Amino acid sequence: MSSDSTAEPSRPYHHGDLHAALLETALDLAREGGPAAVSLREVTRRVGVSPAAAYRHVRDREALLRAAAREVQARMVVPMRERRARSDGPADAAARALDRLRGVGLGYIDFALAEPGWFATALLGAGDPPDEGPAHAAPFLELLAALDDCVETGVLSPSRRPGAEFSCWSAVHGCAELLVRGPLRGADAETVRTIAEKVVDDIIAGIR
Amino acid sequence: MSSDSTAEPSRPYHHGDLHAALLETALDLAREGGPAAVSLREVTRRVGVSPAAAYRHVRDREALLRAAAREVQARMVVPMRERRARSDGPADAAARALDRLRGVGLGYIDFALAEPGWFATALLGAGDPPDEGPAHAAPFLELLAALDDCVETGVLSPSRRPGAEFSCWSAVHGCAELLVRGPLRGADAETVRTIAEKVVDDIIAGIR
DNA sequence: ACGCCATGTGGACGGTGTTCACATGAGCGG
DNA sequence: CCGCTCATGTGAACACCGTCCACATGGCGT
Repeated sequence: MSSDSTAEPSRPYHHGDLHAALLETALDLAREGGPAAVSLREVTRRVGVSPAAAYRHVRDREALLRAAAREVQARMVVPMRERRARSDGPADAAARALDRLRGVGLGYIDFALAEPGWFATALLGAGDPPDEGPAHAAPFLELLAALDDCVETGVLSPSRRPGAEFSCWSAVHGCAELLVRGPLRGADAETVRTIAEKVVDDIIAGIR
Repeated sequence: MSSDSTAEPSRPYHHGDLHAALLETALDLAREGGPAAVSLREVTRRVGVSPAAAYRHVRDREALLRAAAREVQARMVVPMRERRARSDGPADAAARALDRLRGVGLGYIDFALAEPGWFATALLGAGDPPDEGPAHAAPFLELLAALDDCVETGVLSPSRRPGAEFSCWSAVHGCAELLVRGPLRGADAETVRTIAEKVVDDIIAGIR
């Protein structure tokens, strides 16, 4: 009788940490179905709590979505770093910096392809309120670091550094959207790979 | 007074062309408020007809949105062509081709900035069903033509032509999203202009 | 032990998309 | 000119959504 949804025998009358549970469930829903699939009612239903309970921990559906977006952004950099760790780097520092920049771009696109629902959610991260600074989403920081690395190793001239992050982010993000929701959605894997690599290589060539 | 579109005292018992009226109203709503603001009930309310009436002319809300998206795409190229017509082009053919390519990119971004609601709607254009070919949205065609022009005038090597459209579209579309919904939303006009021009110039440099 | 107050509940309101049986009238065949 | 037909529009209904309210509950500090 007392068996509840989360399989805990002693039902937490006051559910230990509802905020975390809501966020996690929102992430589950967003993963398959994107932000549109995240309804406060469905989230609370899955957690096993009344819809109104959510409002003790979250201002609105929008706020929950923004929190999920920030979490997705954080998770987005994980594969990027794994890729960098895996990369066999015996080459010189310059080549490594370039490869790192390439890896950030391809990692971004790969994430979008592997997790389209999450990717669509990630953009809602920056809230209109003075949430946080300008743009310190995790993937963006990764890009900044890779670009700075390029400058340090002489791959990128310091005079061409300013604004390069916007060009790179634009190309890579635009490519991801093109492949995930745009006219190229559903293309075969090989085509996708070819295009992704070309876009990344083209923009890197362009900013140098 | 008598012949009109919407405000005729003699109420059209069967409303001459509901489909067109729905589409136009959907465009109005999308213009301010984006796709989320397009509700079938509000559309029908504004047209002065019952909600169910819409279903005689449109499969779903989704279908109406897709129709609106296609219309927006068509309207998007108008400013692009005006810009090209305005451009004083005494320079040689090569410089003109390059300027045309630049104009397509900047026109795309300008449209996104001038009509963010419509821009957000435009992406829903390609339906999952084999709606139409791969990607013949009007702005994309404009880009293809500009690129071909570059090849013809020798600005772009034919060997570098394949796939260039994807790189360009990615950079420009990504930039538009960056400026409209992304972390740079709300930046001052000068910054916006600087970034837009840099992104366009960088990607053009990259594909050459 | 008691009471405060954060937390969770049930119900309500107004909004949405969508479908149904039904009404209406425009245009056509006779 | 009449009457039938069928596309078009209606009203009500269903299921869902976000959100707020007055109220219940019980964990925890005093």
